[in-house]
Amino acid sequence: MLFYLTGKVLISHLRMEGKYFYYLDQVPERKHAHIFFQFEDGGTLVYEDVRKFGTMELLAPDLLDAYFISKKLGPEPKDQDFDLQVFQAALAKSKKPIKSHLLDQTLVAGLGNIYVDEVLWRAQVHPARLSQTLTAEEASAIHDQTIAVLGQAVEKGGSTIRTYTNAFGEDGTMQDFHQVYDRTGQACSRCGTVIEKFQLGGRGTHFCPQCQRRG
DNA sequence: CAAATTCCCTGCTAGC
DNA sequence: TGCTAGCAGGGAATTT
Repeated sequence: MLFYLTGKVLISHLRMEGKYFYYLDQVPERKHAHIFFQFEDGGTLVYEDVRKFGTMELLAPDLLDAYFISKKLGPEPKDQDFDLQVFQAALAKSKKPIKSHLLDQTLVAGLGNIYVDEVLWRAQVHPARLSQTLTAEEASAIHDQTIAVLGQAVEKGGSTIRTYTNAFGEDGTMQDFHQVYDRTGQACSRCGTVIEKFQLGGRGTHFCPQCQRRG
């Protein structure tokens, strides 16, 4: 989230549980309120973050482009930005497990641990498959499902797993559409096989051992 | 150089 | 009942 201030830009990354609330007048006492922006008209914008994982950076506007370049942030998960050829070429050069590679934000922006598991289930690709071993068809499926899953997640207002809400305090509903995340021990909706979970790159990883073969 | 691992923070849950 | 250990997650820092 970018705030264009007078002479500076404030970059605020909410991570999983950062939230902003705006109060016209009285600001309620809240345990996890950390940052208060007071406006001249009496309103207050409050940043809350239960686990203090969010980050904020203040920099000069002319450094903004360089900032994003240094992060090596990939394209937006949209058809017009996320180029399949570029994606396939990058995968062909990498020995990383596909899940770890999708999570690092360089191929495409926006995939976190929940949605990467959902994308790989939909594309029927095992999370530990090495990037360079994927077929053109598999890469294409991952590309298409990334756009589909993130598009749907935005439409549903995100996934409320713990405390996530939007700025109006409303829960998202994307969790109702999860096929593998947090469904360990339950039947795969496609084939009935029991969903399993293991650690990959330090992340809990959910998958269907029948639909997503190691190959 | 690329890939793997560690760490940050707090709240919740499982196990004793 | 109350305690602790383990887990969750994005990404920077550190190690392999």
